[in-house]
Amino acid sequence: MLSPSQFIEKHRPAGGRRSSKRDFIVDVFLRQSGHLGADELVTLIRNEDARISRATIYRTLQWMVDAGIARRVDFGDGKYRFEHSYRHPRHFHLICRSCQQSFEFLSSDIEMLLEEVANARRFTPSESVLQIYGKCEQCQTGLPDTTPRVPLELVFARDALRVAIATERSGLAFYQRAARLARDPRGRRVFERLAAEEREHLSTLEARYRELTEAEPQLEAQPAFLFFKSASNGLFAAGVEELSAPGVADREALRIGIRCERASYRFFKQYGERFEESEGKRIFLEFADEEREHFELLVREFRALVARQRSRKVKPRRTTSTPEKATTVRRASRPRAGTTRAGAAAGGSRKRA
Amino acid sequence: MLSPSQFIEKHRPAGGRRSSKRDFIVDVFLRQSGHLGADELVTLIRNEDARISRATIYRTLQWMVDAGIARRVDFGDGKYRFEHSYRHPRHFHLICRSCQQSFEFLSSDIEMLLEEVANARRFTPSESVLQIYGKCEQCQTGLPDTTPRVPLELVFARDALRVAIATERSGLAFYQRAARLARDPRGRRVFERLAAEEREHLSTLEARYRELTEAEPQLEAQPAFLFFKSASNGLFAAGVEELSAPGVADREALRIGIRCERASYRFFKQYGERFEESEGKRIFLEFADEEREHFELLVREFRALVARQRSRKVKPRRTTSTPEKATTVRRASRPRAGTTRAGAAAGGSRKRA
DNA sequence: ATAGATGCAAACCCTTTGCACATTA
DNA sequence: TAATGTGCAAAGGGTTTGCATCTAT
Repeated sequence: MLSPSQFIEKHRPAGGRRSSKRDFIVDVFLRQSGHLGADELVTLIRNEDARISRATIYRTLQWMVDAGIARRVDFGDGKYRFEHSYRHPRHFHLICRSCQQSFEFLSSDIEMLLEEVANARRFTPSESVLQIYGKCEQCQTGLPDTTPRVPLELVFARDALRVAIATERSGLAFYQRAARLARDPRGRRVFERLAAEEREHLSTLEARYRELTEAEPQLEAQPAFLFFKSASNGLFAAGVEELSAPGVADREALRIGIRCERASYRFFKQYGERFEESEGKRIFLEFADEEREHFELLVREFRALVARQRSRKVKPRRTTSTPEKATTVRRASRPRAGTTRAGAAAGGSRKRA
Repeated sequence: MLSPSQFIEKHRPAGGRRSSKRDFIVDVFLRQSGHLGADELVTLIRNEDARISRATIYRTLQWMVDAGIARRVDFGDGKYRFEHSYRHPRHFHLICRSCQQSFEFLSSDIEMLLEEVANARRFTPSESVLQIYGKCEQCQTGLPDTTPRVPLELVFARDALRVAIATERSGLAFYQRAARLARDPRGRRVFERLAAEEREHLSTLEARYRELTEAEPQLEAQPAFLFFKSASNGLFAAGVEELSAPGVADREALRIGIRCERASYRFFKQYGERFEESEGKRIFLEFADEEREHFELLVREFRALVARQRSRKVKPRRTTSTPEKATTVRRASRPRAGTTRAGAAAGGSRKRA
């Protein structure tokens, strides 16, 4: 993972020349955690015993924004704040109007809805600003903030792991059920193999999660940064439900699996690519890779199954399929099959809160 | 509905004195449709052949904001814009970075998610700012804007009607199915009565919609203002699905209906109260009233049913229920009755969730 | 040697304000 | 007449810029 100086080098635009003053400003700036106004940065620089003119600070801030090292945010109080992007993905803000403190969050669900709105207007979005103004807990209750400050970078990694784990869990449930429902022995083996993989990967992720939280005991108490609600419910949850519909043969199960893996892959890939270099980004991209592999495996299996079924039709042998109806299983685990089927027909839209 | 001058009078704070200049500024301002910077308002005033100082314009803008006549919005370009609230509910913005035009929308789904985020942080929100920056369709394609401008107020009313109609439709579907499933004759009559009411109200709403769109032919082509996705899917849609579960007796159906009506009532009431005086507000509040009445009716029926069932247990008469099994109906529409019947027998009469 | 970085102070932009004068109740 | 509203010009704040002076390549 990139160190702060590697981060700067990666972003340094070609053609300019180095300058010790600029380097110093950037260094001081990167050491800060929250949002800084230009003036506050000037003060910090002065405290660190350097005499750099205000104009240079402003110019360097602009330079950092252009380079992608910093982002300029507008809290609506007539002056700009700056936050660095080192290990910080782009996010939204909660802003306390009484103490001016700000809190960061990111919601994939909201971003999805924003995309829909933009699409409906045929608007090509480039950036979204979302700020919730109000009163923070401390200013509301008058009590001091007892929660210890943990670098956002760790909370981000924690939440990335949580999302991955939730997805992994729902994936495991999916393949377990699919294996149980499978009629074709080869199909069953595929599902079992994937279930085993998910199980193993899940324990890896959980170990990583434990490691992270044990290294920083305060971490679990931190409020969430990622509000990835739909993903946290498990991207395979809908698929698991669909499996329970009547008449879901191996072929259909594969199809559902393919759809879920693709959706999952895309989701983790999209965010992983968008995030700044960080542990969170790595978790997302690694997970996306896993999902892509599963996706590809399923596609291969699907093709093989189709080929097998076709050849069987041409020169029919003994029927290997339907020795026991899926219905049996269904009745045992899930009595109301009617709804599910109606829901499945409607597509993925039936998410019940 | 309030006229512009009534609107001003309603908001005029007590204790101040009238002034012809201020009145004139407010009048000019209210005649505008979009967002104005202070300077643009000065220009407008000058064009209307009045010489009013810039300071007065600024002071009047502040006065309007304090009075609730105007809202100040910050598009992040270093100057404030103002929009009046006459028949315009608070909303979010899409802002084109190349032509500076802005488009308005409101999403209840996003607002719901925002509330969840704030809750998770124990943050007390007072206002949310949401802006999507990017390129509008015209600036993207280079084509001129052919869509005729229709006052937002009408689009707002149209969308309010659409949301109400969608809810009404899903409500109708709910009561129709509930009536079909009902075993108790009195329960069935209640559901039938409510279905009839919904049908009637639905046609009223549809007539109102037709009236609106016929008066302004361009209205239907306008992009949406309200993105009330979950409501537009029908607030009873989940209820309809739940009805199909096995073992849903009259009592449970009533319970589901009560839950849906209450949710619907709250939803329309909440937004209706929040909206500025307008046709859209009226539609929401009237609809909320309807839902409240249904809610109360269902609660009464539920209580009566419980009482009836209790007294029947004490002194058992001939069974008035199950002259024909609900299963019959269900089997007709849905082939797999085996599960359903078993479920109905088991859960129907005794289990209460 | 020369493009690029810095310092200083002035300019900028939008907005607010102090004070004398005008209006309204 | 006494409290409010208005005009003018000046001040305010955060930010940008022109220009002379450095400094890194």
